[in-house]
Amino acid sequence: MVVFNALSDPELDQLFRALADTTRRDIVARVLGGEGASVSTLASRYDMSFAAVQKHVAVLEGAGLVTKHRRGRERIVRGNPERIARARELLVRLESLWRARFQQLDNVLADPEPGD
Amino acid sequence: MVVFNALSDPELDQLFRALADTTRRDIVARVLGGEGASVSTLASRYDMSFAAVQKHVAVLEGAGLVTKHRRGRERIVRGNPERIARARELLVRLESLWRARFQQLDNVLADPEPGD
DNA sequence: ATTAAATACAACCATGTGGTTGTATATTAG
DNA sequence: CTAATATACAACCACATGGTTGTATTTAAT
Repeated sequence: MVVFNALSDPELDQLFRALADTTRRDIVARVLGGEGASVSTLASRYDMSFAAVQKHVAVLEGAGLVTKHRRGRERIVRGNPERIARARELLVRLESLWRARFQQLDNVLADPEPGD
Repeated sequence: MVVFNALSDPELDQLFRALADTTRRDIVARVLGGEGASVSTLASRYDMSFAAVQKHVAVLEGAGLVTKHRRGRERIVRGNPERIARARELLVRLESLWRARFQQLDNVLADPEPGD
């Protein structure tokens, strides 16, 4: 029995993989929180080469988490919150599986478990 | 009492990386949805070796998404929904960054953007 | 027209990842 | 006891990832 169609979606692999890096999560937070930023502006804030940051942005772009827009010789990176919402939706569904399971056992998490 | 402490960056890296694989997300869904499953029971459902599934479970365990409990010669894998909740929390926060940003600029999305 | 800035892209390297097979250990069954 | 089962773990392989440097291209500034 297939529990979730969405679990086999390779886009989800890409999405979670893109989020599995501190630098990339930080980039996402920056471009969502601000007015967007050029790649070089982003690169100046991290202790790595421009090309490395460029690659991180490319990974985020491939996962659909950010978009790039030309502005003169710069590329402005902006967040795409819809993808974040999609990842959140999946986790909410996973959580609701748990809630359905443990609704009757609300002391499970509070119980200190004797080690085996 | 469950403490709602934030996960460190390396822990978050591990968490998202663990979720960035279809087989592992499926394992999480199975052990959250049911009463837990032995590693060999899980392995029988995937088209890969026992050792491969064993490794996937180890990755999930390292990320704190599942726990293993001995039962005779079996190891029962159970979900740890707390970690899923923490990942969701992060995504909710990322989303709320976006909402705060575009609340005052609700015409931004309406702007026709020349594609590059 | 030159030069500088921002980016793109390729080559390369070290390490990690996802899979395999093989072997060893622990536990249950007979 | 022996045999079968479930797991653990190591070695190995192909490929991806995250970083580097170097070079080319596009755009802006002078």
